[in-house]
Amino acid sequence: MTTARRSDATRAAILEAARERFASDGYDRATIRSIARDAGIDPSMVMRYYGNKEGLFAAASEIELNLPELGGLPARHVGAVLVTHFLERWERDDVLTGLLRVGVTNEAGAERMRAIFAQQLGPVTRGVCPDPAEAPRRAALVASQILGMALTRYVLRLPPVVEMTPEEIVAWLGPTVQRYLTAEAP
Amino acid sequence: MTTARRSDATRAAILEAARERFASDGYDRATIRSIARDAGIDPSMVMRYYGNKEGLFAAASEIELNLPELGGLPARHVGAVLVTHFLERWERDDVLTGLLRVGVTNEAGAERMRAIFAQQLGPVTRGVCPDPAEAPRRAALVASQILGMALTRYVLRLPPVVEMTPEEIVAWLGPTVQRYLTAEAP
DNA sequence: ATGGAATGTCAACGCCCGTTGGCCTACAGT
DNA sequence: ACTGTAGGCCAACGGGCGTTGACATTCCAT
Repeated sequence: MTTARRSDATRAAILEAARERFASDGYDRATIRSIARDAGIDPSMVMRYYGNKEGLFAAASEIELNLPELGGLPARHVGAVLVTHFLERWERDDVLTGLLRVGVTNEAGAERMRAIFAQQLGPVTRGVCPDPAEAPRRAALVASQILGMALTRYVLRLPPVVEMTPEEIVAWLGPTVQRYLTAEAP
Repeated sequence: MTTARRSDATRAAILEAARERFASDGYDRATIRSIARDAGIDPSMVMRYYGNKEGLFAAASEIELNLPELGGLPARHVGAVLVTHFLERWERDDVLTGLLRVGVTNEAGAERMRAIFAQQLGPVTRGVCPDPAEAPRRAALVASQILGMALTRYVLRLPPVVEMTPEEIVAWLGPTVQRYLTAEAP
């Protein structure tokens, strides 16, 4: 294991400031200078520890969705469970919002987003959909609805979406996700 | 009426170049200089005709969704019709993709997006959903799925979504939109 | 034909960016 | 106690940006 470094606190401060700035400003407007200011250090420290701006973003956008195992629960609940989980994940911190913002304007961000959904959402769907060969497609359909909700609620802030309670969102979106996962292919 | 100006061709060239750049690069990376280069004129002409970068974006993002009237057709087809229409609209040109890109990183873009969906999608839903008072919420749910599809297909380019044919997308998303519009509130 | 407005070019401005390299400072291993 | 090294700051660089104002050209109404 790697031993603790004296600079660990600084590294963490940079990473936290970076996540917030990327989330609220997007890749271009989140400047290294502003991130350094938030972290209370010099911009050159960012370069020293993360190489360059792309490296910083790569480090700041490492994400674990921590999706639940869907295998053990009644098949007709997986939609609601999945929507609930994503909603909580999105409300807890703004890393995912940041990733969404950056994924839209930056190819590295888009690639990161593709990887996360392929590696973390894909496997979970494999166990619950009728034909495993169709798992990627069904996961992508789920992603389209989940990300659309995140986009309209946390980024574009369409008023009717913002005003809905989490319970209402689960009630509306749960059956949709459910159908994308388990229904016969149309 | 305003008479034709000698500079109309230049104005149009600027607008077309701006739409393409905003669509492919987003607001920040779409520079006035690159737009002027594409249009074959000097950057200062952009300032003369559109005031500043924000004015140029406002002019470049005027959009007519041209949504069909849903009142006249069988209630159980409105979902498929709506999805088909949006899909065609999105494939025809990249103005909507551009608006989506800009709406994510730029507050003016987000406001434009909110206005378009409120003014153009809202009224259409009013005629087909059970309780007119719920029309905005149902329109927003529809927007969440439609925009999520656009996001994953045209911006993030999730491979399984890109590979789907328009017919397959309509078959999967049509019932979802249908339910958001016409089903009983859960 | 001519004066003036419309159209367009050119060079420059001030600003902020990512990034670099040099220089102090303070700690840790010996 | 001494020294090497990691941590940190500072000043500067080259470059691209949005924007501006002075100047040249073209066209049209008179």
